[in-house]
Amino acid sequence: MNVYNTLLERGFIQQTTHENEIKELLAKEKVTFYIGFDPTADSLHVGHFATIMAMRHMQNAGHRPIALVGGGTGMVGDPSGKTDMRKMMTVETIQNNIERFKEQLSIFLDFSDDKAIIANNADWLCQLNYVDFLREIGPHFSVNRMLTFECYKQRLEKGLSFLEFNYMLMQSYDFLELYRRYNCKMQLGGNDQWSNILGGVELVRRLHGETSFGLTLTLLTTSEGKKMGKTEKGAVWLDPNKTTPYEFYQYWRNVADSDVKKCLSLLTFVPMDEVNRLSSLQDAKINEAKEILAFEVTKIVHGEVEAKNAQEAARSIFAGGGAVGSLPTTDMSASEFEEGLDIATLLVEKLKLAPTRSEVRRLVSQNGIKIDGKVVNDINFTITKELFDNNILMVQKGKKIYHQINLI
RNA sequence: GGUGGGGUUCCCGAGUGGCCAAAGGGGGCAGACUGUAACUCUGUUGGCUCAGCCUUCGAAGGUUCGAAUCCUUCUCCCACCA
Repeated sequence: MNVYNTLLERGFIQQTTHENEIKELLAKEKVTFYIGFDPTADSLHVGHFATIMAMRHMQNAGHRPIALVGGGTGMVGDPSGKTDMRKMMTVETIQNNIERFKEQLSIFLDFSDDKAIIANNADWLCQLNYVDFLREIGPHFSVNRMLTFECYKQRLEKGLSFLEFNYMLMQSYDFLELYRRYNCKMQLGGNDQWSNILGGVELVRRLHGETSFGLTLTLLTTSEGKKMGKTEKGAVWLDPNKTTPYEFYQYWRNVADSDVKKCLSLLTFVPMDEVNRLSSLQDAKINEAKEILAFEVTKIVHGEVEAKNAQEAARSIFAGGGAVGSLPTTDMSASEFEEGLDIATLLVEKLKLAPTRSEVRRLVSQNGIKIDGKVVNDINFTITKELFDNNILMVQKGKKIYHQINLI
């Protein structure tokens, strides 16, 4: 099957510059395409993951992805769809983030034998000469038109700096550069990137008289239109040190019923027949689908072993059994409990399940803390060695957050 | 550069001398309900040695018995004009 149809069937495709031509192109030749990732944090998150899956599908079909990290564009910051001006990042932060991105991308794409390319737009953007750049690129962009773009709407009300206004030209220049260097003919990106992508397509056409192509991907949003992958701790990260495989698994295990189909389609390789079957399950049965979703996504991101561990841990806890598998765990020495450790100190200092002692106070007064399944309703509650069963103690905050203490 | 308007607790936003740790909403957290869902409802949401005390309303000073609220200086932002 043409990879275009695969992407279409799974719901990846949002907008295209030339639908039929793209389909034909993908059927007849090996296409080099790119997606950009700006180093805004020290890890990729699940929003990036959806676009990485699109790259995977393309690569599996024999096309060649370029993962472009935005060492240059990250210095400016993309204003598209943003309400407020972003804080500028230091050069060191950007550099560090780029390294993390590169590591993570190499997990998901096959970079052997030139099957994929990793590039950094700092390599060309950072040494551009201002006047030369203006003379080559500037004439091809109409300020009048740019101001009408949807992606700047909010910003025109709140304010848009000249720094950020240049972002579109930089991203367009990227496409031009990749076209020149690697004969890159296509750019993919999140749907919020539509105008930036069009800018590049237009630029290549004007300067080389060649048609290049753009395609935007569905953003990972909930059925209510909110961005997915946000939790109390911020984003759901792909870095296991920032979001543990267990937390990652649980995130998907808990998606809303209405989001199951979208997630299975975009984030796993489960065949569409099966996706349709699973997502049509009703009532409590849809939990089966969520379990598969959680397992499959975790498997791709963290590997099969971690996925299994997370699944077992989740099952044993929510089925009411004891704890096995890989729950968040802290090792503590017996001596720390010699004189008894009060609940607030334990939660705040040792387990970091609560930010302050006042928070613990609130949790306790609202029956939010359990030790080995028993509600703690005294703020002066003290944990001693005697409470441990087989040197294990299970601390629970709320209904879903479990933390195991191992006595060593 | 000129003129005008602003900076309030995670966010938005009320508050113009004591009743203000500061309305209301959003978001978060906890509880009830449930399917580890959604919806809904309830409670809670600065810190602490918690019937009390301490630190917050851009920053620093000042007036006052008492200041987020008044005065002075500084600083940052926004709009219109250039």
